[in-house]
Amino acid sequence: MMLDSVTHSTFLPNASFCDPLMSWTDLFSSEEYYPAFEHQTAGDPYWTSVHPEYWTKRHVWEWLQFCCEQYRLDASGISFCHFNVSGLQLCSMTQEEFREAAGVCGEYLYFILQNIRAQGYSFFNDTEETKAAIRDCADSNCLKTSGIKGQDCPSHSRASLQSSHLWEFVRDLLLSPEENCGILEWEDREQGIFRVVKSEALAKMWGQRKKNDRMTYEKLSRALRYYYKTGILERVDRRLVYKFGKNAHGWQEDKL
DNA sequence: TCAACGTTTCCTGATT
DNA sequence: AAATCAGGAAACGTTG
Repeated sequence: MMLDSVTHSTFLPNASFCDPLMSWTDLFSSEEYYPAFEHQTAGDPYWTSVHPEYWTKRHVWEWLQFCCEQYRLDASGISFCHFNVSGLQLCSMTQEEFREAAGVCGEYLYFILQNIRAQGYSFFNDTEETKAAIRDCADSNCLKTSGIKGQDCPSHSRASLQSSHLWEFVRDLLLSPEENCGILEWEDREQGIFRVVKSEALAKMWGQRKKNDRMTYEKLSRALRYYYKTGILERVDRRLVYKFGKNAHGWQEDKL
C-alpha cells in the first residue's frame, strides 16, 4: 500500500541515489542492502530492521537519536514533540514540517529519511557516492548555516547506537509515553524533576539497551550519581527522584 | 598504541 | 529488613 509513495518519492535530488529497478520490498528484505545492521529478536526489532512506514514511535525516536549522534546534530534545536509520531506520520511530513520541527536540522533529517525510504539502509553503506550526496545536501541545506559538523556517512552505525548515553536514554523514555509504561514519571515537568517508579524495570530496559543482562538499579543509579558532577543531573533529596541539570538538554517542554 | 570518557562492578557505610 | 543513597576505587569497552 505504501509502495507508491516510496517508489515515486519526489525528493530525489540525485537520481543515482535510487535504483528504479529495485522494489521497495527488495530494498528492505535484502540482507546485502543493510549489512551494517543486525536484526534484533523478532519481538523487539530495532528501527533498522523495520521499514520507515511501519516504524513505531519508538523506532522514530531511535532513528532520531541515531541521526543526532551520527551527524552531530544539535538536539536542542529539535522539537522532539513534533517527532512523537509513528513512522507513517513521519513519512507523511513535508519538508516544511521538518523545517518547522527542527529548523535547518529538519531539512537534514528530511533528507536522511527520504533516502532511507528510497533506497533502504544502503544509504548508510560506506560508498563514495553516498558520502558525496550527503555533502551535497549538507552544503546546500544546512551545514553552512547551522552548527552541524560535517561527517562522513556512518559506517559504524550499530556501535554508535549502542553508545547512547544513560541520561539520554532516561530523557527519551520520559518523553516517550508508550515506551515508558509507567517506569518513569514527571514530578515537576517545568523543573525537570522526575521519579523512577519502577526501578527494576528501568534497569532491565537499560540492560537491554546495553546488552547487559546483569544490570541492576543499584548499578544504574551509581552511573546516575556520576551525573551530579557534570551538571547533567542535580541532586534531589528524595528517594528515586532526580532532576535534570543545566547541562542536560532536550527535555524542556517549551524547547521541544 | 594510548588516553579520555562513560559507564559497570564492587564495596562500605549511612539513611529511609 | 530491604531498598536506596553516597561515593571511592578499579575494571572495562569504545572512541578519537
